[in-house]
Amino acid sequence: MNGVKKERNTYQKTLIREIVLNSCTHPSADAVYDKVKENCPNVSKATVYRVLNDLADKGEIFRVKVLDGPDRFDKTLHKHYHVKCSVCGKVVDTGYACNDDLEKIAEKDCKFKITGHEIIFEGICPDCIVNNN
Amino acid sequence: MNGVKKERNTYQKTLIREIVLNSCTHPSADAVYDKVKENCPNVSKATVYRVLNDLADKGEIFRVKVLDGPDRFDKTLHKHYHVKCSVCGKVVDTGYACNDDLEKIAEKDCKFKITGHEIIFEGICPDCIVNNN
DNA sequence: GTGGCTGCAAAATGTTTGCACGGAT
DNA sequence: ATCCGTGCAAACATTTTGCAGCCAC
Repeated sequence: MNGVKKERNTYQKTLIREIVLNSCTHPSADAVYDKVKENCPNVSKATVYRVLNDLADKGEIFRVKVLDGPDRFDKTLHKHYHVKCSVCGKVVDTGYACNDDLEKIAEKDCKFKITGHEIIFEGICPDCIVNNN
Repeated sequence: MNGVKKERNTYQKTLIREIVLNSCTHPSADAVYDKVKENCPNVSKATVYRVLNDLADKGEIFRVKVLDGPDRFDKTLHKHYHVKCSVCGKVVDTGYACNDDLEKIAEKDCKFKITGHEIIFEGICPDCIVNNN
């Protein structure tokens, strides 16, 4: 009647939330899907995408966009930047806290009203350096 | 015999190169495709992608990856950053010259060997501000 | 004439959507 | 009994690839 949908707590939704919140990595939707299947073999990938999108929209989890490959999902709440390993594709946090001054610098000579920014670093992770890949 | 392929100059290749090099915008492969069709109605999108990739690999043009939507292609040679309009999707250069110090900062607390970075700004372009979109 | 380049279609990749049914409330 | 969320398949968007024929050299 009032147009507000009442959300339901399903097993799938609970599983997906827990998997992301207990993850130290930044899993892709596909990686989450594989984990959900361990406890709920009939899940559909569509459900994983739908739930991840809902959680990200509500701000419970954070969507990390990388330039190549699928989006990742992250439990970390504060804004920070990521490095992607160009060998194995792993995505990891950097020690660089978000710097909003960059937006002021970028606005010079550019008539946009800048509302946000993202930095994606590329590199080689410790494992891949050791393995000489 | 020597394994080096001799490149051929086709009409399609010439058109595609000229379109990107004469473009002030940062056209997507699809936008280039539409322009090529004006002079060569039978082109295949596959050809456009193949030629754009070849040109980017050879360094004649530059591939601009944005977080949402298709890659753009750019004639500018020196490294710089881009803003994407969140309303109309337009991609434009910022007045921010490339800052490689960011990579040193990011390496703190992160054991990656950092080899590159990209910044993508998001904002609203002058046209969309005026149109109050 | 050779073989690199093309056009076409199909595949690959990542994600969204339409729909009927089943389950949480 | 509602009606939201699910599973399935199909659609979608972007890009790549296999292949037979064509055309620049």
